[in-house]
Amino acid sequence: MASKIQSVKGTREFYPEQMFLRNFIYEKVRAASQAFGYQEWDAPFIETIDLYAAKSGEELVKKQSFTFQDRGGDFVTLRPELTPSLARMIAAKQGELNFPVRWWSFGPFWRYEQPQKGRSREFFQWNIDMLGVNSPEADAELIAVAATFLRSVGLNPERAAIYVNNRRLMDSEFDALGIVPEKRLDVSNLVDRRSKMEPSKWESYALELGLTQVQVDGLKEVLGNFNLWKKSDELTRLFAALEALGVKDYVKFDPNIMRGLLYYTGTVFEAFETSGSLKRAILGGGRYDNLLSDVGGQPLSGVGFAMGDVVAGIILQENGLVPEFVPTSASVLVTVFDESMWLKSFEMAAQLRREGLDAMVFPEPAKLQKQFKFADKMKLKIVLTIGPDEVANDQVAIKNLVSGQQVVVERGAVVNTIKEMLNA
RNA sequence: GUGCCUGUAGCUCAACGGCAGAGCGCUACACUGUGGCUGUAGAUGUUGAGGGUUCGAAACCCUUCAGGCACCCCA
Repeated sequence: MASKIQSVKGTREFYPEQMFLRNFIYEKVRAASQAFGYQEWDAPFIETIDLYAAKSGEELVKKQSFTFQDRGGDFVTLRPELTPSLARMIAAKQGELNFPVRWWSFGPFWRYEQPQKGRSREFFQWNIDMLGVNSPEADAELIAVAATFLRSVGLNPERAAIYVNNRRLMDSEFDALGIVPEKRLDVSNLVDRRSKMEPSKWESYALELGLTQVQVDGLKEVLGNFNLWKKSDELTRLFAALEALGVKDYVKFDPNIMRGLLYYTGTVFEAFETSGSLKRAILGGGRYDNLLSDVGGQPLSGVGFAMGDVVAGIILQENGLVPEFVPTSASVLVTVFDESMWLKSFEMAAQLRREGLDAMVFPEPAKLQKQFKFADKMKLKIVLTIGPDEVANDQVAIKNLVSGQQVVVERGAVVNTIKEMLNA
């Protein structure tokens, strides 16, 4: 129902079940990052708008950022991306960092966009970068990190693929077609749109942009040539490294992968789910040069990628790859028989916790039926009952909700009995 | 920022301009010391919000909010 005060459009509310999914993604992200030795880091969530004005696209800064004046009159921006902050932080300690720097981060970002499937105004993003090495082998490592993540969540190569291209290769192909550098942005845009448009419409659009028919035909030939990578030394080395890293089954060359022109200068890549119910990339990245030129650092090359939690989460759910939701860490519920037994139950629960068992006590002496029902819905495995009969004999009734069996044991044997049931 | 579609019970959805309903879930009881399964009974509600047309609006019109699809963009 509509509440009086709604959440801000495009923001996310994480009920425990959604939080479980977010944490699942976070854990897999961390595992993949750490498997390659990357260090976790983070940057401020709010930055001055100037940080983005320098390097980010105009669209991003002017139209799609959450920017407002703080109480002192300065313009601040909720971070729409992490790379500018990375550049500043690297530049600030460029002389003392131990290169190559391998850093990863997972945190919130905001972009003022039209919310729709796979896209919200508030999202979490995994960023991972290697800085200070410029080689196809370093590019291969980042692609291997991405592949490791995909594999770890169960998206095997039949379900997901990483498509790779190279900016320098495409530039030389564009040169060969006589496409002048000033037209590159348009042509890059054109390539991005090809999969979304009817072939005939795409072609007339290309002609509208000022390409000649010969150039359009040449472009189509380039974009249809999946052996083009053999002309690129960088890609040849990249694929050799990917094979050695054991992830080549995930990777395909695709000359249609361009990505926005903002940072990328060499290898670029994007991962998609192959069934394609969502046409959005799961993750994307590539090699960039001159990362630090606008924040006062020495030239530095890097490679990295980013993955949003929204698309990744949808794809995991649609593929049935999210583990069953576990509502609580507790495996034991201690019921409260009646008011006179209340503190006995508290003492029992405290003892369980001292012995390393997560335990809940029902917060009031309700009917046992209600307490058991609560335990069942919360997927608790064990329910303890301490009633007058048990107290009289210094015993505790232990019911295993999975098997339905109940046993009554001496108080001193409770912890071991529970542990046996949980390990069975 | 643009275009199209949608909004009804907690959830999924019905209802020709004429009494707002079903399934699931929920509550109670069968079962006053025990969940699931079953049976019986019961309660669902500002039809997203605001205004208009009409004897009469969930339905038609306008505004607005939210969601979806596409454009734009994807840093």
